[in-house]
Amino acid sequence: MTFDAIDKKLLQLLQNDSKQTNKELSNKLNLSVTAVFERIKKLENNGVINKYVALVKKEKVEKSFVAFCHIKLSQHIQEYVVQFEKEVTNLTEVLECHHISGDYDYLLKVMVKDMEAFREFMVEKLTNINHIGSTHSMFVISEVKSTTAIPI
Amino acid sequence: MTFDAIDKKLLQLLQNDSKQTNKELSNKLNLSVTAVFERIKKLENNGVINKYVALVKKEKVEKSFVAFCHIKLSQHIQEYVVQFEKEVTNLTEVLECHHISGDYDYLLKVMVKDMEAFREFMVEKLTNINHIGSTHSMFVISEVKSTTAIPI
DNA sequence: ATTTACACTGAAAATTTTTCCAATATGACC
DNA sequence: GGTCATATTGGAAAAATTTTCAGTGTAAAT
Repeated sequence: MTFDAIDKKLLQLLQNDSKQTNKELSNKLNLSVTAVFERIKKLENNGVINKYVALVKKEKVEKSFVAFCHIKLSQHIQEYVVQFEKEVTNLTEVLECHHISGDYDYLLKVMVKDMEAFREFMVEKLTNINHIGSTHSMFVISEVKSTTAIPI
Repeated sequence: MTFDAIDKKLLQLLQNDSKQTNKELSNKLNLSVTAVFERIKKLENNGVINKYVALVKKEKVEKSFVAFCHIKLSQHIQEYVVQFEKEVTNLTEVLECHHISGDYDYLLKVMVKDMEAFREFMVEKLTNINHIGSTHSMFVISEVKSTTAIPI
């Protein structure tokens, strides 16, 4: 699909606050409520807007400890790759898993309660997955910026 | 605040789909609509739920290229740190910036159109920030998993 | 036993979303 | 430039949802 300037503005607004009413949005966009409604439906139907979610503050739910884990597979056999990706996806502590270029194969974002919980995660879950060659972990000291809003 | 099992379930549901009506939620939780409403309000007022957002599919808005950039500062003077963090926060291409342990000081998640746009971002924006010592970039080959839902 | 605090329910009120229709704009084609 | 087909818009009505409210039940504290 194709976007005009209003669609872009609308996406920016919804990426920052999806609980705004169509009336509020119509004011900000100088449109009628129906026009806003139709534009949003179009963005949803075309898959531009993927889903609507509530973002939870990790400190409030005892998941303040964030780590990034580099992972190298022992061998790059397709069967191993598929199995690793499947198993890592099933771990709820792993919020993100990216297959990346460079010295390691994967970069994971892991969220747990504290260092102790992380140790447990590594020992009992992550390194239990087959075919992992080596890992290297980096711990988040402070979160400088974190947004889900894609620049549009 | 303190959570019971219903609050946890509610947070899980809202982290995956915040557009569900309270009636739908009330069915899944075996509660009245009002009870759901009040629990959600409590979670919002206590800052557990931070915000509600629309998640946009990056492929649909021509931002398919994702990179992680390691950054080392030239010196760790507080003034440099503060200035770097402020300037990097202002870059819309940078969705995340984490101060991390390890060989580098920061890990950035960057989202742009393609490799060409990334080159431009590096040359014209990122390395224009003062006090950067060195950088090391990793490119995302494929996204194995990506969620905003914190395990609760 | 009484009070207090808190979460719950169901119904009513307020607001928002969604539908519907007519009017207007837009773009392709002649 | 004019005409057709298509898409977008605005306003009003209908449908659905959110929000408020009053009353009930439960558990802890006095």
